Amino acid sequence: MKKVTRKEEIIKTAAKLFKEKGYSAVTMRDLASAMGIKAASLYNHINSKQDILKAIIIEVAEDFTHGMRAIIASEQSNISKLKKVVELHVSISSNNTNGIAALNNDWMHLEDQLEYYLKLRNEYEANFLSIIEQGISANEIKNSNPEIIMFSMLSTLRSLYLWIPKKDTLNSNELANGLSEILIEGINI
Amino acid sequence: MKKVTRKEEIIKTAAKLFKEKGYSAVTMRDLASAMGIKAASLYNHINSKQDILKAIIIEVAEDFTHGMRAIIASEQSNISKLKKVVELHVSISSNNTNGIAALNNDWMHLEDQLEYYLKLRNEYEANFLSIIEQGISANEIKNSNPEIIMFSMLSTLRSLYLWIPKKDTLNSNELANGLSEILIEGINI
DNA sequence: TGAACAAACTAACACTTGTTAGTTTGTGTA
DNA sequence: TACACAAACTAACAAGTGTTAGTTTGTTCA
Repeated sequence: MKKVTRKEEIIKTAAKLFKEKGYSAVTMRDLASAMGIKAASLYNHINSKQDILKAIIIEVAEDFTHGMRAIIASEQSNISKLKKVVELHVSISSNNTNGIAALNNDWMHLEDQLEYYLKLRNEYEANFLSIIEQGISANEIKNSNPEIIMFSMLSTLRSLYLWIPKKDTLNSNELANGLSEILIEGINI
Repeated sequence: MKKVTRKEEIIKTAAKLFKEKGYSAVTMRDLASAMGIKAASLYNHINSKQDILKAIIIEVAEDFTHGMRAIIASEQSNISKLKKVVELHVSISSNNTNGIAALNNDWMHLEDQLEYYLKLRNEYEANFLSIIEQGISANEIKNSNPEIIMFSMLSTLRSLYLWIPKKDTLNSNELANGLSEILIEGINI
């Protein structure tokens, strides 16, 4: 019985516009127009344009952080953990493609919260890398450069937001399984 | 004995700024300041801000198009062609990380040239996909969803511009080989 | 020496930007 | 009926935007 507030509607609309044109190219008048109101009226609900960006990005960043912490804390093989990471990205990306677009493309326009965002991102990447390194030590993963492995997987996962909206025929499970297979087992016969 | 013109210096500087903050967030006064001159002076060399973006993006897009056409026209296995595509991305990305950032993130701000850019991009992706599909038909590539395969590879390759500047210790050959191995053979033992 | 030219400058323009202040409108509740 | 409140409005602001016009400066070379 969640009531969607006007503020949440504005933030959601903003995320959509930010995905299309980027934060800097979207004006408060653009946003107001998409809401069917005047720009000044937005300020009855939000404090500033900055605050909208902050709300969008920090929420997604914290989702990733909490998901990753749970995976790190769990007891399972490192390959299984990587599959869970794929599922985490597919899940968050499916529910919030617009928010992830802002996180990927407009994080540098965070002002007050930039430092906090970078802290979360660094922690996330360090955890990701540690799973790969432990997988190599445990002979679960091929002894390639772990940073190339992480870069390759993370690039794919971070781009899901671009691709999911075009392929709504595929459900999340199929996508997560297909991706895991390709990322882990490769494509050759 | 190539003479670097003032116009080329401006475009190169602009590409660097666009990578850091995005096209819309960079003002002509920012650009002028980075060049050590006044904003109005820029217009002795360039026609408009738009023209700078166009010059940056179209050059890179045509590089990719020509490289892909050569690969498509060549006689070799489809797996070899995919390795050539990886090399193409590593090569272009190494030489022009800033230009690729603009292509990836600011293509939607192309105005006159937007249609042309999209035509090149669609052709590129269609060619990429056809290599994968032919590889599957020829039993060189595992029979997974070809679009997931392309998405996964292309996401990684398009993100190289973010990663190459951080890893200048790795040379291009090592990077291309490492990437090809991971993308094609996967990471499991 | 003087013409040609590249490349900078100052000053200004019309417009757009995010934001504030104060006011009006409609709806549900005491 | 009267009040509170959410949510819209009009009007305006100071600062910043891309760009133009006209001018100055210094170097090259016939």
